[in-house]
Amino acid sequence: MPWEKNFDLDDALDKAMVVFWSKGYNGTSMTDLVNAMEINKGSLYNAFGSKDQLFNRVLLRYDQQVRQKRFARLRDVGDTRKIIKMFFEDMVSEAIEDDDKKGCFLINTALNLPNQPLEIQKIVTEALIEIEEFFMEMIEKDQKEGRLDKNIDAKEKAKSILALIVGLRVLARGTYEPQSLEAIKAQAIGLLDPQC
Amino acid sequence: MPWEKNFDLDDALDKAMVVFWSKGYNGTSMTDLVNAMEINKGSLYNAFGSKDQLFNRVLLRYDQQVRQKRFARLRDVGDTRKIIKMFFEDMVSEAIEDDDKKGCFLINTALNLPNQPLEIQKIVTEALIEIEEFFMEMIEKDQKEGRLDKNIDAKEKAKSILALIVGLRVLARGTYEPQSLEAIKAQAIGLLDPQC
DNA sequence: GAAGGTTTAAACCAAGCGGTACAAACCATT
DNA sequence: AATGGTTTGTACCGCTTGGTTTAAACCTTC
Repeated sequence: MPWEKNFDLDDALDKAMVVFWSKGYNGTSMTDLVNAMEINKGSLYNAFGSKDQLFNRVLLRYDQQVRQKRFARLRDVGDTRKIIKMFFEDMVSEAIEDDDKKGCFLINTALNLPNQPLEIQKIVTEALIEIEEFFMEMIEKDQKEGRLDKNIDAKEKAKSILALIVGLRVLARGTYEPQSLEAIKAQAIGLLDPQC
Repeated sequence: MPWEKNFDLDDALDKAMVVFWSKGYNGTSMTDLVNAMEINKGSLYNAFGSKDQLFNRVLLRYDQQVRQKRFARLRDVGDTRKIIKMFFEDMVSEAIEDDDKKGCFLINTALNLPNQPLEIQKIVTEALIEIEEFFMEMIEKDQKEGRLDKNIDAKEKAKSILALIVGLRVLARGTYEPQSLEAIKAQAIGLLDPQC
């Protein structure tokens, strides 16, 4: 009967995630991965197949473990303004705390989308659509329950919020002045105010 | 006496620009460049030194030829709302027309900023700061001349506009639905409306 | 404790990378 | 036409890339 692996698959994936996340696909070599994952090449290929497959799996894992869980948590908050406030505050503090300035793995990948294989394109595109739909649903719910003006175009506002999220995450990878990120946050929060 | 080169330097730089612009630094090989520039390796290294130096020079060229010229043109328009409208309309039509979905070379590079040499970081950072300052100045001028409410925080609005620009450019590299880009454009134009 | 199958570690591979060397081709001057 | 310095094209370099092979180490079952 087979012998069990003596390293933890999920743990290895998490370590690989950090590398791909901060360096991108092209910027990451198999040597980088082997070092970070603390397993050797043989095991890596045996367990994950290839660099592409590993990237794919790791991106999917980020989508599920980080993004989907985060939005599930936010959904429970209810009020859209509060959600926006919490989400943007999280992003700002993440940006300030992370010395590697990794930003968001999905958005980092989104910038290179035209050069990525179709499967990757699909993961990223669907994630972005889900973010947009999430905000649209939240706004519509608030409108139905009287917390928000019904004249607001929910879809358009959701798209704008997504654009601000992307903008913040990209700018945060550069010379992040907290002050700039705060300005974007303020703009996002004010987005739902009347006549806006 | 020396013999003159029989290829045009600027022309070669423009051809190199397209490659770096759409594939990024890591995604571009010297072979890609040699093919695109239609000169051979010897001439390339003789004329430009190295891959890094070429990238540097090409990015600087983009900054001067594309970005600075564009904003000089916009400055003449005067009214900030009109400027925003024109600029975002330009970006949207560029995004729709460009089959390569190259986006903006500076913003593409901005996403990888932490992994770039200092010199590159400087070019990108200064460009972003100049964009922000441009909008801030335009808003302040409009306020001074009575076209815009003086309660508006010019700096904060300028930062928000930059974030929307970045967001649009990144999202436009993905599955660009013109409708989404239009929503972002509308948001940017409405940014200066009262109580916003 | 021998068998059977799996995982590990390390050596190894072809191909492509960025970059260089050098002789031939070239043009302006003499 | 011969000279001198430059540019060009090509062959070549060492190194790293992503990926494979192989044999020893390993655990489980009988």
